[in-house]
Amino acid sequence: MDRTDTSLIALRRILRATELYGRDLARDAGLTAVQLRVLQIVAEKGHSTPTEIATRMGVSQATVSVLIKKLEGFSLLERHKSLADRRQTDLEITRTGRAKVDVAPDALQQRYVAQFEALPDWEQSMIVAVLERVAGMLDASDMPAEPVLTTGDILRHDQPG
Amino acid sequence: MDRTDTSLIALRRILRATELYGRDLARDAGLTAVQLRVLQIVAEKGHSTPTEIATRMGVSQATVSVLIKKLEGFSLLERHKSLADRRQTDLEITRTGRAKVDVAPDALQQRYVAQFEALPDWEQSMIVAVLERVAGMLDASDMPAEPVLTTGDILRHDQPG
DNA sequence: TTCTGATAGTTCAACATGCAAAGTAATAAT
DNA sequence: ATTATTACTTTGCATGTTGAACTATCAGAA
Repeated sequence: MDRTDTSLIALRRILRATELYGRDLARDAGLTAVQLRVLQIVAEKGHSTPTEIATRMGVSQATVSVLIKKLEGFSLLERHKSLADRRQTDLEITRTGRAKVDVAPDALQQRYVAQFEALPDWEQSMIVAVLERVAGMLDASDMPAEPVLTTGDILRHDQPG
Repeated sequence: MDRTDTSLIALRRILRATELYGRDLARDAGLTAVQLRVLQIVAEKGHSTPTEIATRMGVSQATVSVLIKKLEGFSLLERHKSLADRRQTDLEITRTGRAKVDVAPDALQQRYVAQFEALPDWEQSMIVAVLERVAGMLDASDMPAEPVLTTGDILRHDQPG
């Protein structure tokens, strides 16, 4: 097997592991992966808008609208009319929503961070260089990098809400 | 920004670019991303089974069964009883199905392969080593501490002797 | 002011995805 | 022969996704 195949397989393992593990984490929180992702985006800054979420997730506004409705029904988010521009809906995460996000941290964070930080210095540097190289190869369009969630305590409460 | 954040951002760029671009490619072929993925798996060897597809994709057999039915309806796949074990269904890709896969190649393939193969030998080796390392960090549930990479691994990878 | 066009968001119909549970059929084990 | 296991399908139900149609708001032009 040549190196091209080997690297493709490794990439697919990364994609698959992240997807499957993300599903598990969401289920632990009593949410679906997509719902949790919406909540995480709002949680980053504590507030957001449907348009921002749609852009970040790569889905339509219509889709986001439905998801938000659901999360609002769970009392994890609140909708308010924006004062600056009354067309906009300002989304705010609730205390309950914040708790969910803390309980079900980002899949990559949970699996990756601890291991990465345990690596020797030179290896961390190498990984960063390669990942950025590969990311550049894949996302031709220069998109703004997503901000990183701040890592809180990683706790596991296997309790649906 | 520290290296942990940098590497997480790069990883997310990889995940996002692959997902969004995969959706676009599938739509160009008149299929959904999931349907195309099934077709690609069958196309690899020209045939497959529902169980293999379910395992590879990380979904249940029931889900695969529905997808296959759909693809069969489009005349992209054919179902045959396996002769060796009549419980098994042997899936064969049709000429039409093969054409679809050729037109809408794998998202990673299309964006990644040409660029990867243009890289110098040492950089290809480095990428392979890092991607496998990261994949191992993400997809191993038991995590039996694979030996840490050494420069020797990189240099010796894919070399004679 | 009023008109026009653009923007932000929602709703609805229709279809896709995903799974558990129940069922069929064939094989393996005893 | 009987039982258990394996491979797969079907069905019912919840969720995800979008385009199209709609409301509301804003921004600019006449």
